[in-house]
Amino acid sequence: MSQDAVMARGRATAEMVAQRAKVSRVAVSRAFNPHTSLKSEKRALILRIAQELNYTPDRAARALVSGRSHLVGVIVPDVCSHWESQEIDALTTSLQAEGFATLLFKTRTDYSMDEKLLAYMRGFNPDSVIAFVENVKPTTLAKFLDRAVPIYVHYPHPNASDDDPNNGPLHDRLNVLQRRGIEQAVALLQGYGVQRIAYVSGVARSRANSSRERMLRAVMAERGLPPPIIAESDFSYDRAYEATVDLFRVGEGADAIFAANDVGAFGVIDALRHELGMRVPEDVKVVGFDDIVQSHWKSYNLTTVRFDLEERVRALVRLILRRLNNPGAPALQETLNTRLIVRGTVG
Amino acid sequence: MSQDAVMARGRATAEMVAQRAKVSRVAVSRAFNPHTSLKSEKRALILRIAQELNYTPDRAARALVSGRSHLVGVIVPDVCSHWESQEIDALTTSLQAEGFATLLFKTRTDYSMDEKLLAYMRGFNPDSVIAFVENVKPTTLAKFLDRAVPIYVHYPHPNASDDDPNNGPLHDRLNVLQRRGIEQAVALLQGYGVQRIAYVSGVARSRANSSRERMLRAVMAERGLPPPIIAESDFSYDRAYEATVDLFRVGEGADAIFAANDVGAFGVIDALRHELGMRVPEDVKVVGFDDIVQSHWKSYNLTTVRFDLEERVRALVRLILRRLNNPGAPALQETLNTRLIVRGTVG
DNA sequence: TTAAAGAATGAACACGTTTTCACTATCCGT
DNA sequence: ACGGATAGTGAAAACGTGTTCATTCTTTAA
Repeated sequence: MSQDAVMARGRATAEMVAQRAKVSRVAVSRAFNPHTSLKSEKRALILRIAQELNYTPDRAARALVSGRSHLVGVIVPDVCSHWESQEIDALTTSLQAEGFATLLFKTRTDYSMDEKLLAYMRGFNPDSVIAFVENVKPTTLAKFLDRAVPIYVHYPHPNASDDDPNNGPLHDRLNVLQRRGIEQAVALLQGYGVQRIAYVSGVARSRANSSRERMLRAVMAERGLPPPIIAESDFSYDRAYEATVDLFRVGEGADAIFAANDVGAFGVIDALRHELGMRVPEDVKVVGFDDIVQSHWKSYNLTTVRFDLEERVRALVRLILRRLNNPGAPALQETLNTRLIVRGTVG
Repeated sequence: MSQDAVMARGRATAEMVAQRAKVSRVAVSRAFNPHTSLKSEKRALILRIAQELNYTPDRAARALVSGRSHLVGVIVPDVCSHWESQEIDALTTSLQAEGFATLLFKTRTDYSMDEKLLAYMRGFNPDSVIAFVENVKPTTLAKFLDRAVPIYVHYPHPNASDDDPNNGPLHDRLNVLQRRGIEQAVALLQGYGVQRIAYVSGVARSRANSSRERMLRAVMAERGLPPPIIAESDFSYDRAYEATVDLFRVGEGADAIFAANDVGAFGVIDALRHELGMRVPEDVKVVGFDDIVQSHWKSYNLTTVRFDLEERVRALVRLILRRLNNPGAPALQETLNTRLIVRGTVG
């Protein structure tokens, strides 16, 4: 006859727990927030009853008053790109461990900024945002992120000395040092007497792509090699495949091919073997970027510049947490290095 | 001197917009909710001022009173599995178009239910939940989902007639009819005179795996073939690779291999070609499940049973929306068929 | 034993919305 | 011109939590 109050709206509230435990509602709130003073027996009792009633604090209500949603927005152009999906996987794991949840959004595939999406996302009030977006002015971005502080992925210029302690960065940033991995790769290729190196690019406008091309160019020049032949692509398997076919059918060909990412390198390899009838690595050597999980698969067994994903994600999460815990701190930074993973596509 | 009120907490509120537009705060709320009565000029004015102030309704506050968070929780064991990542991609796109956001969580890789994670997720109050979790009793699941209604992915039993209009299902469900695709595949193999067929399995406990194995067994029996040789695996490339090597080194081998999913089929192919020195399809024929994007890559060029992902996701989203708009409706269902995509690994 | 310090506690407020309700202005058909 | 319906409006209540503040209880130091 007496409808249990728990059923009122489908969920137990702090009030119901308090009633059952014969304490105030505030005590229930405190029981769930570790750094508050509450008699330990009372806390235990409340937590036990909460479990009985299957109670969990409502995060929407909590966010409303505390200003912390514990949501991290992630904006990706394409979830199923191998690299992105692996990044999202690692990110979700790390964030979950810290009590945050990943809020996923999809944007245009050209890495341009989508103002409408940002406005939409803003409504969910994420504490922080990780956006795979390029060529956005800090002021434009800041307009859409009120509390959140942007983190830039920074690729130092080839000629810049890596440590410049005089003046810190203007924004929080993650420095990715690509020199080491690329130097190791070029040195390896030179050891095999390679002369003509081609670069199958990523999306032209993206900084990840242009910084790689620039660094490759610089390293090759330092080692006395002619500039790379550029074959335009967009990080995808299909475009890399076509670009490679064109490179040999229309263009001048090459002894070795750098791809802007591993998936692109797969397209390069398949075009060489299955369309052009060439052998890898005997006729043409191939090097990729990223070292995604698929790169060790036997059909490709790719030699590639590792851009350690787990380490990258850990660094990102560190940056986010430090900034969240100390909003006023001066600009933070983390640094990530690269190195060559030698497998079977050079040799 | 007069600090703009907008800066108070970093975000504009409905109150500020109302003040500036010289209307009540309620009018602002109405301006953002289409199905409310508000003079159209007033609505236009409010929306214009809202844009000026960069105002968006706070979804946490909205969720608190309306009981709709517009969040859909997605629980996955592994984001970077190809199939899952493609499903998440399509899901995010569909949900975004309907005004929902994807809340991503990672669980254990054995497809078992993680009560702690469910309790954690519950705090975010998702309107619906899509969980890649198996072997959970409805009552157990319901305990953790107050408003949300679970959707079951249902694989009809081989001997069940597909349409049984007498009694509807007990829960909302998505019926996946695997018979057609599997029959087409087995027929194709029989046409090439194949005798011994092996099945490289997925995670043993998962329904996706056991239903495929059961259906394959039934179809083969109907067609007068001996039961398949079972090689145990777990949907992963590496385990499928090992299982295939064992099948030929330790076991009796096979003329054709069914893999429980495409990624597994890649492992099978690579083991055959690069470890066992056999030719595909000349020596051994291979068939996969899913038809993920990578299956058309030239190194694999896989013949596979398509389990249309985009269609599947559209059906899922339809189910979610229908249930959300009509909580009291009797159990809903959608149906999805499969078909064989013929490429180069059978022939 | 006493004063001071600290821990434990609950009432009231704050967060930013939507919803309900009562009220007024406007429209329609006779 | 009149009654009744309908669109438009704002005050107040509700949603479920964290935080502030004043009060009471307990411990510590002399």
